[in-house]
Amino acid sequence: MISLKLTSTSEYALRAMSLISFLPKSQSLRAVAIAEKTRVPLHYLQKILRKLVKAGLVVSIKGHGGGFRLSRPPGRITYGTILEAMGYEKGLSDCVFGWGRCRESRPCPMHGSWSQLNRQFVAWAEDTTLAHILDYSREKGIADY
Amino acid sequence: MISLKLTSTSEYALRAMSLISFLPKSQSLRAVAIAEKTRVPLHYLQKILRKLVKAGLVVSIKGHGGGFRLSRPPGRITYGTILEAMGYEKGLSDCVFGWGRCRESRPCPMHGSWSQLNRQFVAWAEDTTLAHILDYSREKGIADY
DNA sequence: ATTTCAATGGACCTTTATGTCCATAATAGG
DNA sequence: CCTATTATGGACATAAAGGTCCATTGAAAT
Repeated sequence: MISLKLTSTSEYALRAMSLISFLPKSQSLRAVAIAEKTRVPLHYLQKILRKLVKAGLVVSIKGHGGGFRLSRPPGRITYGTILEAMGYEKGLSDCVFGWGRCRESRPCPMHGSWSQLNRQFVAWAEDTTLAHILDYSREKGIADY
Repeated sequence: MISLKLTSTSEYALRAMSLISFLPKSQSLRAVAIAEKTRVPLHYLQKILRKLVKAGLVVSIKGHGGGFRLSRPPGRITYGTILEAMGYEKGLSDCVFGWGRCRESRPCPMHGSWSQLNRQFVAWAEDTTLAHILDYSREKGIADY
């Protein structure tokens, strides 16, 4: 059975951000704890967290009692922002055929089917936020990831 | 702007199959010609074509006047089949969190949003065939890729 | 039959993604 | 002011994806 697959890095980032979004206001979580809960390799997770910090999605606190927390309310962090922080936009062609100009006016043979799927992906990435996870979890009785 | 991205290999395969599907019945096209038209690196394309042959999606004819043609009508070749021939199902988890058991009954925090997107992808892969490309192209006045 | 053409298979290389490690820097708490 | 603690940065290692090359095989045309 075929299924959509993101890069490991992106998946890891989504997992980590999900977990962090469950934290009570102004509480932080250490990288080690995040790695354990999300089952992401610790040392690699550290790299990912650094990217998230650089992208301004999470804030890091050093020293005793430190860790990571969201930089802004979960409702203002979209999946797309997280993917972008992982460098997801690399292949910026929105045309499978690699045509520089692939528009409604001069479409490639796959334009119709592809752009339809792509629109759904973009909508998912831009409209869904971490708040969605919290709402969904509350609804389903999932307390803390 | 974020956009959905397949692996290069998969994109190349889709391009090649599209082009081949434009061929008149029982006519074939050489790898070199396919490479030129699709702008896929020749030697890499050859590898991809071999996979497509092995998967039974195209038929190869050796020697003078040889090349590649579809093994069955375009309406019976889905995008999903092509992706699978490229080994796309590798990461067979349909759960971003990597949960072995991620079902409606015991969902991960992202299950709601993710499975919705995934369903759209699966529908695209399984319901769209190469015939769609031909119909679309005829409609748009694209004659031959 | 011979020649020429085109796919095949596999070896090999390069780049990117993934993953590991550790020495350093910063900070909170005692 | 120490000290334990935690993030940071970069070096390094391994795996996977992407890409190249060519000697071999099979078939078609003359």
